[in-house]
Amino acid sequence: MCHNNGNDTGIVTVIVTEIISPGKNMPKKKRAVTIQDVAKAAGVSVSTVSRVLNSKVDVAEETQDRIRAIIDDLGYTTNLAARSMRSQKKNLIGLIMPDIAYPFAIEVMKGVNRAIAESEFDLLVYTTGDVRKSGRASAEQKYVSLLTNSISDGVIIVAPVEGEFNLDAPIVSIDPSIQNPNYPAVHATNYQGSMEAMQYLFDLGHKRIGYIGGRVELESSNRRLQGYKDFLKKAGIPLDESLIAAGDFTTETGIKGARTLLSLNNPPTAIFASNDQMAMGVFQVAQEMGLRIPEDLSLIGFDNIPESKYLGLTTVDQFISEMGYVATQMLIKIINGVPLEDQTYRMQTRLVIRNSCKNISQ
Amino acid sequence: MCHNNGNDTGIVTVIVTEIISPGKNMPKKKRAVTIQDVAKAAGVSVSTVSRVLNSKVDVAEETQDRIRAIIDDLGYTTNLAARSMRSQKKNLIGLIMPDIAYPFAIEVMKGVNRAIAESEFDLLVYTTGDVRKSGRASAEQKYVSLLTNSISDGVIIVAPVEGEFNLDAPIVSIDPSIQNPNYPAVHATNYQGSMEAMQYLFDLGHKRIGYIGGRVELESSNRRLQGYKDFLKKAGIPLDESLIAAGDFTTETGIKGARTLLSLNNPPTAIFASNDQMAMGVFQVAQEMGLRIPEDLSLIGFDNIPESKYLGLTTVDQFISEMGYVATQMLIKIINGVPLEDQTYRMQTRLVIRNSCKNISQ
DNA sequence: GTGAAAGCGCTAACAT
DNA sequence: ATGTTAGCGCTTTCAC
Repeated sequence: MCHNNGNDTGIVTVIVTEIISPGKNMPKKKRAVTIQDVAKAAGVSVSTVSRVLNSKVDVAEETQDRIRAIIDDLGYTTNLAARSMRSQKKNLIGLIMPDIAYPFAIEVMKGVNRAIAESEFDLLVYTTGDVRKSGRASAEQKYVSLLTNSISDGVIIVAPVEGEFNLDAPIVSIDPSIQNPNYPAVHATNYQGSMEAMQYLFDLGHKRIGYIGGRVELESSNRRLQGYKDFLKKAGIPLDESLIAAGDFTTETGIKGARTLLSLNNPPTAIFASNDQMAMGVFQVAQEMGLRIPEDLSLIGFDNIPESKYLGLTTVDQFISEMGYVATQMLIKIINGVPLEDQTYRMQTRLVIRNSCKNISQ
Repeated sequence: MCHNNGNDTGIVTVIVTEIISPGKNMPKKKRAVTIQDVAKAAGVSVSTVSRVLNSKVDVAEETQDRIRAIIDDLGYTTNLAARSMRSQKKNLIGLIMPDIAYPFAIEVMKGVNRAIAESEFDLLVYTTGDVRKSGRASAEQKYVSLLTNSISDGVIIVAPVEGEFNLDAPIVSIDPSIQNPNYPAVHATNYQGSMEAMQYLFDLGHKRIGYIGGRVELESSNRRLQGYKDFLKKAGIPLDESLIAAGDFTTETGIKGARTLLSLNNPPTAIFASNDQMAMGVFQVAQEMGLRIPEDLSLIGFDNIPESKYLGLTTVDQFISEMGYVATQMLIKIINGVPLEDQTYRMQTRLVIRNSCKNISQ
C-alpha cells in the first residue's frame, strides 16, 4: 500500500547547521559615492556628469568616455531619492497590495510583471505586509500619494476599499470596491460569470445550489452574489437563504461555509463558491466527509488560481494575471499622456470545466 | 464518463465588454501638498511640522493637534524622496529579484512578507521584470547600491550571481551563487538534502537513478549534483553520465530532460530532479508516456513548491519561505546594529514523502 | 517650545 | 561644450 506521511505543513523551527564561516560583523556604512565625487575625479562639473547620466547630446565624446570610465571605477549609482526630487520621470511603477501572499495577489503580480518586462519601467511592489497594520482605507490613500508624489510615476492598486482618491495622480485599480470609481479600473464580468456558472449547474439538473459569499466590501463580491440570486429568480427557483454561507475569500471560510451547508438537513447538491480559494476549502471538507467531486457534490469556483488547476476544479476564469497585464498597460498609457479609450475595462470571464459530469436531471 | 475540456492555458486575447463609463481623460497632475503648505496653514514653521511628523517630544500638545488636523485636512503625505535624502532611517527594505513570477521567488516573498508584517519596516520589491533586460551581475550591483544608498535601509537579494558587492550596505542574500560570499547568506543544506533523496531511492532498491541538473551558475545546483555523485560513489554505483540531463530549473527543461532520460535504451527506474519545477515537467512527460508515478517510475524533486504538493510529488523540502523569513530577520538585525551570530545560515532540508511506495529491491 | 537656515544629491535653467 | 546656480522637500543643528 502506498503511504503518505503528509506532514509538510505548519511553521518550521529554524534549524541552523552546516555553518560555514564564523562571520565577521558588518562593516560600518561609509558614505556613498555621489555625483560630486565623480565630477571631481573627472575634473568636470556636476552638470556635465548629470548630462552624461541622462544621455544628453551636447557632451564631447571623449568627456563622456572619461566620465563613464570613472563612474564604473567608483561604482557610482544614482541616488534615486535625489533624482526623484528633481525630475518628473522616474521610470518606476508602484503596485500597492495589502498583502502579497495570497493567490489573487500573486496572479496579479505575474501579469504586471509581464507588462513591466515589456516596458521601460521598473516595478515597485509596496506592501505593509498586513492589513491590520493600519486602517485600511486611509492607508490606501496614504500609500497612493506617498508613492505618486515621491518616487513612482503612477500606481496600480489592487482591490481598493476607498472609493475615491483625492489625487490627480496616474492610478489604475484592479477589482475596486465600487462600481464607478473616480479612477480607471480593471475588473471582470463578475455578474455574467456568476450567471454562467449557475446556468451550467442548472443545466446539469441542480435545483439546490449552495453559495459561499466573499468579502462584502468588494463590488466583485456583490456582483457575483447578485448573479447567483438573479439566476435563481430567472430559473424560477425560490431563494433559500440557508443555502447562502458567508465568507471572506479565504480557504478557512470556504471550509466553514462548506461544513455549514453540507450539514443542513436538506443539503445542496451543488456548491458555487465565490472564489477558488474557498472552493479549495469546500474540496477539503468534501474529502473529509467522503464525498466525491463531482459524483456526490458538484463544485464550482470563481477565479481559476493555479491551485484549482491542480485540484481539477471547475471554475469561472476571470484571467487574473491578464487583469494585471491590462492594468499596467493602461497605467503606462496614462503616464505617457496617451488617452484611454475607456476608463473601465471588464475582463470577459469564461467557464472552465475540468471535472464535472454529474447530471442529476430527471 | 467524465469529460475534461482542459483548455485553460495560454495567452488570452483581451476581450473588453460591459464598458461602464465612457471615461474622461486624466486630469493634469497638480502640485502635491508639501510640508510648507502645512506649515503655512498652521501658522508655524516647517521645522515644527517636521517635529510633529517625526514624533519629537518638545512640541506643545495643542500645536501638535492643530498640525495633525491640518495634515489630515490637506491630505498631506511625506515625500519619501526628500525624506530619504535627509534621514538615515527609511523603514524600507528592498527585495531584489530578477523575476517575480516563478514559484521559488513567490515562496521567498511569502516568507519575507511575513517577517515584514511583524516588523516596523515596509517592503519594496524591486524587479526589472526580466533578466534579459540588462546584464545580470552588473544589474545586481546596480540595484543593490541604487536601493541602499537611496531609499531603503537594506536589501535582500535572491540568487545573486555576483560573488561580491563592493558596498558596505546592509545586505542578505538567499541562495547565493558562491559558497562563501562576502555578504551574509541564507541557503539550504543542499548537499545533505541531495544525499538523503538518493539514500531514499537507493533503499527502495533503485540502482539506475536519473538526474536533471539546474542552473550551473548557482552554488545550490552544484551542491545538489555533488550530493548525487557522491552518494553513487558511496553506494558503489558507477557514475553513468548518460543518466545526467542538463536543466535550468524551469518546467520546460524538466520535460526535455525527462524525454531524454526516459528514451534511453536502458532508462532509469527513478528520476531525481534538482528542483520541483523540473519534477513537474517529468511528471507531465510520465503521464504522456503512460507511466504511473511511483508504480512505473519513482520521482523525487527538490524544493517543495505548492504545485508539487497538489501533484502529490515527493520532494526534498528546503523551506523556501522560511528562508525568506530568516533572511529578513537577519537583515533587520544588521540594520539595527545587532550583531549576527553567523554570517551564513543553512536551512535544514527535509525529505517529504508523499507518494512513493515502489520498492524494487530483489 | 519654536523658528531660521543649512544642506542632502541631483537636475534644469541660464551663463559663458 | 561646459560651468554656475537655484532650488526640489525634507530633517537637523543652532539659535532664541
